[in-house]
Amino acid sequence: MKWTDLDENWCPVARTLSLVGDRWTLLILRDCFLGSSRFDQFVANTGATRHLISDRLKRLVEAGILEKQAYSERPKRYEYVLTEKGREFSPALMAFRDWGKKHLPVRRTSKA
Amino acid sequence: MKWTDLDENWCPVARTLSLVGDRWTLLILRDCFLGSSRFDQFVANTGATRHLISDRLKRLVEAGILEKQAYSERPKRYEYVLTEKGREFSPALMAFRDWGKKHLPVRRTSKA
DNA sequence: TTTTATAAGTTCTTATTTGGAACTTAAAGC
DNA sequence: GCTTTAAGTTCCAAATAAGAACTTATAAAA
Repeated sequence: MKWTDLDENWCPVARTLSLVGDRWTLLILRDCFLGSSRFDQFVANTGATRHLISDRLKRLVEAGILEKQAYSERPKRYEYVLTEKGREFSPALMAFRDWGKKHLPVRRTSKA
Repeated sequence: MKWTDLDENWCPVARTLSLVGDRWTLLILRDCFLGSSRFDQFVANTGATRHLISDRLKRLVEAGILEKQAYSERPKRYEYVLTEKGREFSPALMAFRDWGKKHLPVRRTSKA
């Protein structure tokens, strides 16, 4: 079964996962909530390849979760900002954060 | 960067994603919350391949999110049930459900 | 006036993961 | 015996991801 076939699934959890349920998308959204908005920030902060970031940003914009906004005319440069639809995803990320804090403590001293 | 390297990331969201942030794992957990516990149920309800279900169940058990319990001695048969750690994941799934209900309504008449 | 730097991607090749179907094992029921 | 059920495993082809280098447009420095 192809993953994208879940987008019309009866279950709203499945539909949500068809959009953001891959490995990097939620990490990009986390980054947005922490204040990132530019391509290279996403690359640096998530650790994903440029290719992946490029692809995932496209999907997120297409889905109306992020919006591409020009922040420089010459050269043309864009940044990605959360839409209302995207901002409403915060409860999910907070739930992930809380669960991780409680159940997956870091063992060794974490470095930045 | 390998995905599993996120397990010691400073960010609790990233650590959580290193465990459940792939395409099928959250769908298996959703199924558990809806009452599934057996291999073939997961296969039927998620649409993932047997191979994937097998792999993801192993990871979830290893992580202490699910527990393997024998429900038949001869032949030996096991089912998978949520641990307390697993049950505490429900706020995240509910957040996904709510977001999906609001922002990803199904277009056509859904079947089953 | 070449050289360097910055930002946002794209392209290329190789490696890893996934999909789909068939096969296995163990026992029960007909 | 033959079929069915449950829980996996195995195999190969196809899709996806990793990593590094390259591109485009412009500004700033040497």
